[in-house]
Amino acid sequence: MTSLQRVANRPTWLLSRANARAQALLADAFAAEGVRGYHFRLLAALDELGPASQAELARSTGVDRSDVVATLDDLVGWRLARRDPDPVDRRRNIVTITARGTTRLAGLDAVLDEVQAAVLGPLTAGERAALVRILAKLG
Amino acid sequence: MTSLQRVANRPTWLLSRANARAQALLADAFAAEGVRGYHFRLLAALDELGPASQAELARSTGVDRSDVVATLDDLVGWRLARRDPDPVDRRRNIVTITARGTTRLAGLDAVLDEVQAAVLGPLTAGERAALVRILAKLG
DNA sequence: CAGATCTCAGAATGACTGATATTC
DNA sequence: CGAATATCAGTCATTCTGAGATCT
Repeated sequence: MTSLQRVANRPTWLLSRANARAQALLADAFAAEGVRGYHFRLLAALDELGPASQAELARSTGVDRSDVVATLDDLVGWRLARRDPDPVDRRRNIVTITARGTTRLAGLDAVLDEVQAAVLGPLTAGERAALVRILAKLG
Repeated sequence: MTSLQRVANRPTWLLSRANARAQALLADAFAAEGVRGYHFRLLAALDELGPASQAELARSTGVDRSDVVATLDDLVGWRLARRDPDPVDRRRNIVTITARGTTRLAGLDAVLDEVQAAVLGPLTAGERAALVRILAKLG
């Protein structure tokens, strides 16, 4: 992106460049699978949390309530999730991952791991551990 | 954004979260100054490279040629840069940072340093150095 | 009534594409 | 002629806002 001293030497720039590369690789890998990040995040949330309302999904994934709707439209259309009215609270939909969805998630998980390995390729095991530890400290 | 195991434990996610925080702080700090990242990047490039054509600016900053035009419209309007036709190649504009532009750049530079310090606050000096070294290796 | 939920329509942003006129 | 430059118009994906209808 930039080779300017003033910009390129700063930690925040290095961070943004490394992140941009990783995200680009990830987006491409997901696109090759026909999905985007939101699809993965919602599937992962459904797998971890079990059946959940859309509002819960929005809160736990950070995906906007509005985008949860559209993303779920896709997932349901692909039979990776189901959307059923909650019998006890009729404001809610209960969203459930399907068996197909679980399988798909496992595949996407593997894709993510490959990207991860590719991104971290240049680092030693010690550097990877240090990076994770330091980044976690920033969060 | 997310507290899910499957997502939150991955290095690329930590990277993207750390980056998102840093970028948000930076965008806010720049916004408080009435500018955006593009303005800073072009000013920094003009300061480092000296007078340059818009195409050169696009290449050296990674800002799209199309966005260079609009960003320069701002900078010129604010009298932070000048745009003069190149007498020897009439396709080009020669863009030059003004004295005001240099002063402004110094101010924005300080803002960036503050954000940097805030972002890296939780880290020891050794961790900062390690982070920079490791991120540079990823680039 | 206040508050939560789902949905839709649209806006803001950053990054990019295509086309055009001009000049080398 | 092919190539580079500056400009404009418009697209695209991501994220977010506002408002509505429904329900607790």
